[in-house]
Amino acid sequence: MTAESRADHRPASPPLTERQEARRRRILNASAQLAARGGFDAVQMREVAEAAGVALGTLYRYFPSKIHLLVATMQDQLQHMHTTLRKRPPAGADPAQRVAETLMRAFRALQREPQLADAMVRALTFADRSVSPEVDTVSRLTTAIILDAMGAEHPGPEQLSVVRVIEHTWHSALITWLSGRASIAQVKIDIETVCRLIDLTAPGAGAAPGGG
Amino acid sequence: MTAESRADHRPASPPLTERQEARRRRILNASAQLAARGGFDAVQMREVAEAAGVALGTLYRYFPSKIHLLVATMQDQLQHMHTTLRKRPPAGADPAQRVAETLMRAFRALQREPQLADAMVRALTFADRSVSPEVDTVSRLTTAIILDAMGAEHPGPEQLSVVRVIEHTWHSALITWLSGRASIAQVKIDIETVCRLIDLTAPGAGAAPGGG
DNA sequence: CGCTAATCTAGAACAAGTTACAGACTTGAT
DNA sequence: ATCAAGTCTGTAACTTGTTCTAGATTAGCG
Repeated sequence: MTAESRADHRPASPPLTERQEARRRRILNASAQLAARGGFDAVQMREVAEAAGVALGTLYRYFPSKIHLLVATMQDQLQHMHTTLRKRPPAGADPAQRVAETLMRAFRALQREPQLADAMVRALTFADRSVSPEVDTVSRLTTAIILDAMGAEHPGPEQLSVVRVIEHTWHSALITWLSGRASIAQVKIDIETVCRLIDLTAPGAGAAPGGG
Repeated sequence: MTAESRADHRPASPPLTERQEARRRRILNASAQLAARGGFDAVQMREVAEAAGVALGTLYRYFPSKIHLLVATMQDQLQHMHTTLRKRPPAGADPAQRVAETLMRAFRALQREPQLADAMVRALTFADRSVSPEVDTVSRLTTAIILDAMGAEHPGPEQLSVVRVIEHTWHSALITWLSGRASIAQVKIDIETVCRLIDLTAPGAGAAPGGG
């Protein structure tokens, strides 16, 4: 049983030197900046490399594909958002309200950089098995954000299912909005609709909060 | 009910000649076949063209991009599935059960050709604005299938929201399964979970007919 | 049949993701 | 300081989606 480390984005292989960490940061920043300008298509590996001041081969050493790069960018942004959200938690009375409020807040943040959101979400849903670990990390981050908003410290299996469904709705609604097939109002309705599921699994209804 | 009278994918410009219709069919078949073999990556435009016995330029005249082609392929398959489902409607007592059963049936159909499913779903979620009309057609088809299963002929806005959320869950759950991040059991749970929303919005008066 | 416009074919060319490689630079150990 | 191993750079090549072009074929029409 290998003692898996806790917050594990990197496979823990070599502890990056300072200059390497800096390179990584430059690459992620360049990626986010290009994405914010022109979306998925504008994130061209040659341009990212140039903007970050590294050689193309180096870029590929750090991120083995464009998808990996953009998913890592999303990880980065999500972490940022999670921190921000924790500073000002949602104020709603019941969990469903708080989750809906949180997601809509996140949604408005994405609205400010729709092209960046487009690039990240497209990469996320286009990712194949080779990116599973990274996508999974993003998923766990999202789950953490939702559970935070619910105030569920020890979620039961039912609650986890509900959270998964909320995540599904969140991602898919985002996609339909990004591709211009749904309005913001509609996304809001969908989010609020799915959040009603939370009330169905209020503690006591099916999952006893004891133990664990 | 004529199958083609209602299906408005093409901008209706020129009514295709017989040979053109045949070409289109050959292309779609080639696409589905290649996709079934090796998924999204195996659908290479040159290969599709060759397998369909048309020139590359012709392929692009019929389908302006690989994404368009695969979304059209999905349309095709969905239509087929819709027909099949109508022949043997789900038998559940209440709408939620019937929808869950229908979706799981569709899911098992996709399971039989996971690579094809991968190609189609990846294309669908990767599609950008230029493919909106086609993606919308697929979305309407899915909606029709779900409404059929619900038995809702005149759905209210609430019901439509619920159906949208179910669709979101369906697509996103499919993706997580296809990329190996969720098991079939988990997908089933998610589908059943989201279908509980249906009971919350029983059509105006009361619960499902035949109550029990 | 012969004409014209549209369509189709074959193939080259271009764009961007990805890979490969030779040589310069860092890093760490001695 | 020196050496070995690993990393980074610059650049070319390869792959596959997409576009373009010139000539052959087809469809509709007199």
